[in-house]
Amino acid sequence: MKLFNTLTKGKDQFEPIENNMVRMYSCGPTVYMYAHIGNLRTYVFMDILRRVLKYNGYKVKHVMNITDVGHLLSDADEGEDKMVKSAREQKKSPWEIAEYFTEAFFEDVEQLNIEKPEVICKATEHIDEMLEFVQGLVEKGYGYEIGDGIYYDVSKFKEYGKLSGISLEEQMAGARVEVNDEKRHPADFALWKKATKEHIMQWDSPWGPGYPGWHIECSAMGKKYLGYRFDIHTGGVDHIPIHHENEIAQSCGLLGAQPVNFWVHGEFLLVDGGKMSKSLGNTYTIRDLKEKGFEPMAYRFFCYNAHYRSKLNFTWDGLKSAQASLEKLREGVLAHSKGESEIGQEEIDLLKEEFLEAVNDDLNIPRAMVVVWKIVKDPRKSMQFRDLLYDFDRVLGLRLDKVTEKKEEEFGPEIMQLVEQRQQARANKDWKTADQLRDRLKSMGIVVEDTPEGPKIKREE
RNA sequence: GGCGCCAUAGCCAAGUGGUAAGGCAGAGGUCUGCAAAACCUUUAUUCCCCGGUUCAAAUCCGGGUGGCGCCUCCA
Repeated sequence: MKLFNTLTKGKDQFEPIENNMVRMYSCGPTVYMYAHIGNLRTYVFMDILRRVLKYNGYKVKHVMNITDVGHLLSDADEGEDKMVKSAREQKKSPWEIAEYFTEAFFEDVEQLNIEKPEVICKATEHIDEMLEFVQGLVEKGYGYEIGDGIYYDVSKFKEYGKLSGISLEEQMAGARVEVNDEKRHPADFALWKKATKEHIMQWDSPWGPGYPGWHIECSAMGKKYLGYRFDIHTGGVDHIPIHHENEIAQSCGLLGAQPVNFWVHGEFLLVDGGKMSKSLGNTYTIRDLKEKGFEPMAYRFFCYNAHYRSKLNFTWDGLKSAQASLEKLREGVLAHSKGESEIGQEEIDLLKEEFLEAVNDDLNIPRAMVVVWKIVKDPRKSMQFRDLLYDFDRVLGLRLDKVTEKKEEEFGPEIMQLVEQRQQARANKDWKTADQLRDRLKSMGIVVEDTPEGPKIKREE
């Protein structure tokens, strides 16, 4: 399969380091808020990647961190810890905040049918590994101590900026006024911060009580669970310029080599053509979607509208269209389940090949969906087609195998009586009364559709 | 100010040199008392504009215009 590698800026042929095993790391959530649909787009992308790897027969060892400490509000090593801020606002301890939102995150993940990575690791449970990493960097001369913490000396790392393609000099041009003049270089970043007494989350270290910098957790946990060099590292595009650049710097500093073969990044979700922001009130969550009557799965399907490296514009109309498509797709699966046509194996193989080619071309899901629709809309209804769709669903994760016929709902005698009366009126060709009764049922939220087998009653959606 | 991405039908979009996928919405039809559902058919002589390269360009190059993102926490 081919995968776009941010490091080489091209679609490279993917081969794991260790024959059949893919070791992959994904930057996980900072659990101080509910995940919004932009965050979740990235996790859907991450999930597609692991599913495609497995579809290709690889075994996957996938690690995702839960950031429950350490990210500050500003890149200038200033400002408040996000966890602490959220905790104060909600009058809870940072630990309670982390626990609550971690749980909420995995609820979202479950509803979107995102597979859980094999290893889920919390930053707060890996402080020792991080300290060890920082100490190693200090010993090798990449880390230095100043008043408020231990910093990474970017000028010691010649390749700094390779991933984002920005040189330190260029970054300097747009750099803002430097607040910490103890730092050797403005781009130097904190590996470990010294804590004031008031700081709630703090741990002992060789430099006194403190807490980890924002980038060290991924380096330390990646190394612990995946080794010195692993295959894939994923995240959102926003991580390219600082977070992943710093991870590379840290790992290269300590281990002397690039830690990762493939850096793969998911593009942003836009809302109404622009950036999501709290001030615009458009950082929607899965809860918001459900409140408006959409299934979480419709959002997953919505993500298939665009390639993962393209910006995707979220609108409510777009989600509505996705929900409608998803329902049609399920209808198609059901229709094939009842089919008796025989399809030649050769044709099945060709379709499968077409699908595989699309997903193996840098996870081109929009193109893969063309094959899906071709099968769904085939007038020859066949169990073989259904099974093929089930097979594709190993990648798509739409839970197509859970699709069942909507159960004939039981309705109360009052409703059944109205339906009966309407049938009577229709038999008498009293269309006016029949339509009035249908309207009355509709006002009660009941939809009646006439079929050759009699009236079909269902609740309005 | 610096860096970068994008521009394809009403909407979401695939396609990166060989003559415009797919989804949603719309239109027409079959069916129906009507409707709904389902099914069938249909919807871009053209890919923001202007030049250039080529036998051939939505695709490559140059120049515009417009939109967006990053450079500050962010998926």
